[in-house]
Amino acid sequence: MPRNGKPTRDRILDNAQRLTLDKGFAATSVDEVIAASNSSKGAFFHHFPSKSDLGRALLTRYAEADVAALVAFMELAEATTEEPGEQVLEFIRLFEEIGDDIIEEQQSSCLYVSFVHDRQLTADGSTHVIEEAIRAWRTRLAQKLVAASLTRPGLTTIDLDALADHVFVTFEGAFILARATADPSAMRSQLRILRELLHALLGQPQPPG
Amino acid sequence: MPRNGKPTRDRILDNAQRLTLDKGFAATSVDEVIAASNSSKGAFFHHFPSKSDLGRALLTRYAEADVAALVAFMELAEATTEEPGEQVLEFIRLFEEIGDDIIEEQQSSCLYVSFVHDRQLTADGSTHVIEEAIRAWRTRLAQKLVAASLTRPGLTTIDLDALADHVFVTFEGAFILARATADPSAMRSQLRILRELLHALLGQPQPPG
DNA sequence: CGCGTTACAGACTGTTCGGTCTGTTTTGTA
DNA sequence: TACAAAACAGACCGAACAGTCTGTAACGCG
Repeated sequence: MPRNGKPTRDRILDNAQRLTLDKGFAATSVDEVIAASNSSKGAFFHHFPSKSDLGRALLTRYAEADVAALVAFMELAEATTEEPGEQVLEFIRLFEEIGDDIIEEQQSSCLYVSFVHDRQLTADGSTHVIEEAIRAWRTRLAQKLVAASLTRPGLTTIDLDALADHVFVTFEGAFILARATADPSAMRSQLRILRELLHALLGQPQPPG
Repeated sequence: MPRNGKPTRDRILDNAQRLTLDKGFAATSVDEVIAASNSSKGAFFHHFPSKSDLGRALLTRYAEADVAALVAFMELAEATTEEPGEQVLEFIRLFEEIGDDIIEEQQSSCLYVSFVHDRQLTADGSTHVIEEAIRAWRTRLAQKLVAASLTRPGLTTIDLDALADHVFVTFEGAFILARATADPSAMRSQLRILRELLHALLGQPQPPG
């Protein structure tokens, strides 16, 4: 089915994502997407019944990649150390390492930001996938924090779900900081700060007894 | 000049801000703003030569209020305690207290988010006011952190500018979390987490010597 | 090779958009 | 009260928009 290298549908999705990350979904016109992906009206509306359907497809694909990264990096962290507190710190350190690439690839932006402001997509339940992705991050991290809290007295008085969410919050906030100040290193430095803050809160693990 | 209660220009700005916070600037049409503020095409383009000029006015007004809040709350914190580390913690606690109101007033959103994605406004230097606001937060907080670092050994190895920026990052990230999960308490709980993280990092102040 | 189906191409359409223009009312001031 | 300037009202305009329609080329498969 693909005429050249990549299937048309994928080319449309790739270029639509690029344009949306750059200037937002509402400000990106269908004609622009078509032009950028060397496609046509016919091809576009063959693959996507409406612009909203493109949005849904974009968001779904993006959220899947997001959760996949969460899982992959957590497994890497688990392979590095056994102690759950250390795993969380290592998890953040891994993202810190690729912070600059994330910013470059995503043009200092996150698709979630565009779509939580889209009326159409929030009206039907399309933005639910964002909630699911957030919940995935929260669940996975909170589980580690609960395990860590058994040997880390500093965690016992803390809302561990909120603390888990703070990782997501740091990502989203850092995207905005990076974009607003045109500073690509913001993601890396904010993840580093998050790791240092967490390190201080975790403290030294206490032997049982 | 005002026919009824509030001047037309202010009514336009208020309603434009409401609509922009709700669904983004690009997705908010001039006609909508006019209808919401019971105004007319003539009135609108009398006060604002173009939609971009409305955007600039919105952004400027918003950033001014933002920096004003920074200054006001920092002064309150300074009135509560003399020690700079404690001042930072109290500063965050003050915002934590009104976290729910912030979310409600601003519909779980921040104008900065809409405008960092606007091509037109970023092309000319209009989004520079965002940078200035961010710098104001960074400067004011970093100054406190530097002072605090004299008696707080936990701060000596930390990038204090990045740590100062993390407050802004937490705000922006919390807005997105609150919007995406439809949870108005997210701002409050994230500010609380930030305060607890900072508290752990600051540690106990050491007497000189 | 025949043929239905999928994948495209691009002219076209109705609507909405930002912005203009002409005219009317209100207001500050002398 | 006269009058210029500011504040508004709303019909109007061309461009851009999302989406449609008709037609054609390529493929899968018997």
